[in-house]
Amino acid sequence: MGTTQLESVPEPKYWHLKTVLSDALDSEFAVGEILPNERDLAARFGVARATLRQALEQLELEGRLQRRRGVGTTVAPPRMGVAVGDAGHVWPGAATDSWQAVDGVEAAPPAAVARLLGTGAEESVHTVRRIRRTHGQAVAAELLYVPAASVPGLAAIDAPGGAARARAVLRELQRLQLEGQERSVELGSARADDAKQLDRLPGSPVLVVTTRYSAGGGTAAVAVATYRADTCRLTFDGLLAG
Amino acid sequence: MGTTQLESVPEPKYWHLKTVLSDALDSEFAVGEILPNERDLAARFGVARATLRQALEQLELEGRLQRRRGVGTTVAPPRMGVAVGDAGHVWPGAATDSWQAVDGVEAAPPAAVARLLGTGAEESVHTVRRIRRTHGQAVAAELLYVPAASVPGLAAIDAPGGAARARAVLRELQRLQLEGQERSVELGSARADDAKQLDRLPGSPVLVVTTRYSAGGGTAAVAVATYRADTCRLTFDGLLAG
DNA sequence: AAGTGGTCTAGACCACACC
DNA sequence: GTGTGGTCTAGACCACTTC
Repeated sequence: MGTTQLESVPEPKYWHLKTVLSDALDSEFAVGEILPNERDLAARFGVARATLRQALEQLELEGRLQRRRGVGTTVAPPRMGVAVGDAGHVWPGAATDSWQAVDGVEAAPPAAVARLLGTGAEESVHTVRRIRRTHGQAVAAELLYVPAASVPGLAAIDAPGGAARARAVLRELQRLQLEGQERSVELGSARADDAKQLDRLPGSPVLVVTTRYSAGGGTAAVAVATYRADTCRLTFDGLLAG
Repeated sequence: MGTTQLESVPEPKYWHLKTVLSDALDSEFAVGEILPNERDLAARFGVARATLRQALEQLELEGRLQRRRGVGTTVAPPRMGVAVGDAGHVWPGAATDSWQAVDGVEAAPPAAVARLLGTGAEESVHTVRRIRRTHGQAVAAELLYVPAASVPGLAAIDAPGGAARARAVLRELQRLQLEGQERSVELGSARADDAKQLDRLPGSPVLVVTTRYSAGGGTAAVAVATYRADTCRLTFDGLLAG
C-alpha cells in the first residue's frame, strides 16, 4: 500500500518508440521526405539499433514508411486502392484490365492449385505470368493456371512460349461463358521470383488473392495474385446498386 | 572467365532455414505438435537464436506455426476460411451472422472514419464493438460507427451503454434500406485493445476490412473489422450465378 | 570510397504459463 | 521454481546505391 499508481505495465520500448515516430511522421515530415539513418535515430532515442529497427519494421508493415537498402528510409504516401473486385465480372485478360502478360509456359501447377482445378497431381496446365502496374509502379504479380481443356482452340496456335503465348491463352479464355468467381485473400510472404518483379526483398509481406473462375459447370482457371502489402489497399466494388 | 558457375547469390541464413523448417513441417510434424524450443533449435542448426527467430517469424506470418509465450511453438492447422463477402447483402447484426455485440458507446470516431462517414471532425457517433467467433476461437474484432442520423429511433431507447445498447443500435440499423456496400482490405498491426480480444500480442499482423454501408443516398455506417492474419483466409462469395 | 539498410552474433533479462 | 517465447544490447560484417 502507499505506492501511488505509477508503475503500470512495462510497455515494450519498440512499441513506445513506434507511437512516438508515428506522431512525428504526422506532424513533422512530408511524404517522400528522408528520415535520419537508423544509427543516428537509435542514438537519438537512446536504444540499440535492433530495437529501433523493430519499430521501423512495424511502421513499414503499416505502410507508413518505405525502406530501401543503400538509399534510406522515406515517408510513404498513403496506400493506393487497387480494385480486385469484379469490375464487370470478366475473365482475366479483358481489354480493360491493367495487367500485362509477361510469359506463358506449360507446367505442372503447385499441389494446392491442382486441387482447386480438379486436375491430376502431375497434369501440366497453361501457366501465364502477368504483372499489374498502377501509376507506373508494379503492385502485383500473378500466376494464372488454365487447364488445356478450358482452351481447346489453343493447340492450333502453338506459340513457342513467352508473352505471345500468354496472350494467346488469355484470348482463348474470353470465348468461354463466365459463370462465377470465388475469391479469397490471405497474408503471405513474397517468393523470390515475385519479390524481384515487385521490387521488394524476398519474404516481404504480400496479400495473396486466389481466384477460381467457373465455366461450364467446373473450374476453368485459377489465378494466384500477389499484391504488395505495404503499398496496396485492395478494394471490392459496391455489390448492390451503387 | 574460367570460374565455374558456383558462387551464386549468398542466400540469407534465415531464408534457407525457413525452407528447411518448412519442409520438415510438411514431412515430420503433425498439426498441433510442439516443436523443440528456440534455444535448442538454434543450437541444432548452428545459428544464433535471433536468426532462428527470424525464420520462425516468417513461418508464423504464413500461418504455418503458432507461438505462445510461456508455452511453446506448435504446428498450426490450415487457415480457416471466413466469409466477409456479402452473404445476403445484409446489415451487420442480422440474425444469421456470427458476430457478438460486446459494447456500445457514443464517441468521436477516428479522423479517417469521420471522413468516410462525412460527419464533422468532432461529431460523436454510436460506436459498437463486436467480436466474431468461429469454431470457438475469436477471429476478428470490429468497431462499427453509426451516426445518430442513421438511427433516429434510438433516442427513445436510451440504453445506458454496454452490450444492450450495442444491440439496440444494430436493431435500429435493420430498419434502413441497404443500398450497397464498399469494402477494402489492407494489412495492419493489431492495436492493444484488439490484440487483447484476439488473444494476440499488440502489433501482430492483422487484415483490416473496412466496409462502408450506403443507405438513403449517403453513408449510413462504417465498419472497421480486424481479422487475425495468422489464422484467417478471407473469402468472398461467388458473385454471379453460383 | 562513403553511406545506407540487411544480416548475424552471443550474450542478458523480462513476462508468462505450468507445475 | 522451471521452462517457454518476447525484448534488448553492443557490437560486426555484408549488399547495395550513390557520388
